[in-house]
Amino acid sequence: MMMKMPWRRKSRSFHLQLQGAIGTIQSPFLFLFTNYCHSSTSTLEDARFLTNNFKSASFTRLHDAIASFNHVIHMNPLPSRVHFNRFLSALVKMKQYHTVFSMSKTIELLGISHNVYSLSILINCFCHLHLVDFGFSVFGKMLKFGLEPNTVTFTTLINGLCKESKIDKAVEFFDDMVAHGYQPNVYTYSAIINGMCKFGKTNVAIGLLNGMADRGCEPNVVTYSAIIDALCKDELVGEALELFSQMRNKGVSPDVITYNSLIHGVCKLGQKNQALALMNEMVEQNISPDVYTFNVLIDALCKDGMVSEAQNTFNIMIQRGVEPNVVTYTSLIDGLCISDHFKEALALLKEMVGRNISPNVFTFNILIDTLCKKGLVSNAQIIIKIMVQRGEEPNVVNYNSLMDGYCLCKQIDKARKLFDLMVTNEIANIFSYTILINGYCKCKMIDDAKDVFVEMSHKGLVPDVVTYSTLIEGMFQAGRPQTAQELFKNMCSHGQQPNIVTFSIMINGLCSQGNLDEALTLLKKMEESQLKPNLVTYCILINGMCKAGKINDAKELFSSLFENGLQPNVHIYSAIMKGLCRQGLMDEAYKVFKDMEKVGCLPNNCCYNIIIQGFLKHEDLPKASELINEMVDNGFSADAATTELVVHLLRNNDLILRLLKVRNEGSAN
DNA sequence: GTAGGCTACA
Repeated sequence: MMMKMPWRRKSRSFHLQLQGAIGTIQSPFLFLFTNYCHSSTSTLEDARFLTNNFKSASFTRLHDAIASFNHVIHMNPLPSRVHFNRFLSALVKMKQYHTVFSMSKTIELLGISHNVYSLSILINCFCHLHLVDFGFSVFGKMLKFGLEPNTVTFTTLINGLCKESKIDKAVEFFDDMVAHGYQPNVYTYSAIINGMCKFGKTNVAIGLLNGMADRGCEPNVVTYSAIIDALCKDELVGEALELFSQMRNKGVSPDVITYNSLIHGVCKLGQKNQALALMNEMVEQNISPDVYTFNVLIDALCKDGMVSEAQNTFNIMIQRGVEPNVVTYTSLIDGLCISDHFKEALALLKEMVGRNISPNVFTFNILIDTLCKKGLVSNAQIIIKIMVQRGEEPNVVNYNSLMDGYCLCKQIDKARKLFDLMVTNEIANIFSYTILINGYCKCKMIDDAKDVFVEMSHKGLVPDVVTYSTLIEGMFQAGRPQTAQELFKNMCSHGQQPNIVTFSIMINGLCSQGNLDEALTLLKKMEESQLKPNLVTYCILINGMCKAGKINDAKELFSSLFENGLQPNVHIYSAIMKGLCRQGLMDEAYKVFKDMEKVGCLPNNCCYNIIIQGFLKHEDLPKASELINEMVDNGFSADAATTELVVHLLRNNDLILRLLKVRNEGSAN
């Protein structure tokens, strides 16, 4: 039987099936079809460029490498194994693993036999491609040939196991290696420590780090940085900084990667000033920020809606001679989309394509997602088509975003069709299922939602807290509070910890059922599980209490917000004002309305309408018309309910008409 | 010949 090339991608007919559903391509994405590459490369190289998507920077180098290889293999005598190994390891550094395989075969056919080094290189290539099992078969071959593996061989395989999250096997292999008398070096320790960190066992990793010196191996900057990065990712920045200073006290100097992890960590906690301080510190120590440093900072600024600051950082980066890459552009495009500057985002996309930086699945996904959220799902389809055309294979995230887009514009049949295709092609993941469940819930097709939920477990996919929350919310909205509560219990008994969103959905559902008591019990449960209610939870509760006529409880909860260090938003203010208006407590409602402005939370359209409706309902027409004028002056307008009230009052009482007339004449003067 | 860092979907 012929062995299948393990690294060859499975061919898929998915795009062909999908293309039928997608219409013709139109502007404004036409520029994405233009190839800005002004090269005179041959068609073969062009084809490579498109299919393998090589980075242009490494492309020329790879081209040189291939040319020189083709030259050397015709030399007489042939270069030695040592030379070929050096050449292959250069290719590994360029991440050209497949090329290494084919060239290695050629070298073999030329009659040059393998040694430990060449086989270790092959093992490393398999490991980088997440094919550690093939790495082990090469390892077996090595033993069969009577070649003795060394620490590097073991380290490579340990790293390969870690990359595939087989951390237990990695530890086992590590112990085996030690038992056979091989001394692990700092690379071996760093690999296994990093593996543990990635597996969430940072504490075990720290234990290993602390034991290293006694085992005769001093940790270096890579060992420390792996743990510092893990701590930062777990938002334990304080501990990370502590380890950072411990490392420096031991005379190990940080490098750009150490700083990047820390900067990323503090950015995630929203401490951009500390990020800038760290950046200054690194520059003082002659460690230049690189493209990763800037990318982290730019992304943090974008995510915080500070897109113009991000653009400034982008300019500084270019001034410092750091070349932006696809991640830089993608983050900025994301920032512009988040800040609702889609046109600018497209202009930047054009700029990056012009600079010969190819958008990737991330970049395209931001466009797909933004277009879908804007209700422009047909444009999102076009993006998918462009991706296929450009040789960039759309992935599950892209299809999930598109599916969500179909759901958002209520094209549930199209969403289902796409979903079924994804299931057939075995790429559907939990997100796909959750998105479809959400779609069915929003289309009030709750039974279909439930079916998809059941289908999931048949496929061996475990619904997560978001899947449960989505279906629970759907059940409440479909008027099935009983099922919703059963699902909640089910979820807890299946070991899924409800999060703030889940609790909020439950509390909201119970409140709308008029079941305030049970909602409050759940609030207690939530607080017991160390979850602090957020503004959304408070808003739901205040609404619930007001609806239940418990205005005093609502007022009490409203004041407790401040005690918990939370600043109410417009939604909270609207909720409490609505409650006060409902009780006819217009003075208090008006006081809240005025307080909002004082604390810098400007009333929006909704707030004006609530307070105006309150005054109208309680027939304080002078106050109502005063506020109507103020609202209009601030650029807001009456909503349907307010208009209806005014019209209703107009019919029954022409007093308001006269009043409004007087005001209009007054303002005309 | 071996180890560490950046971007997207509910």
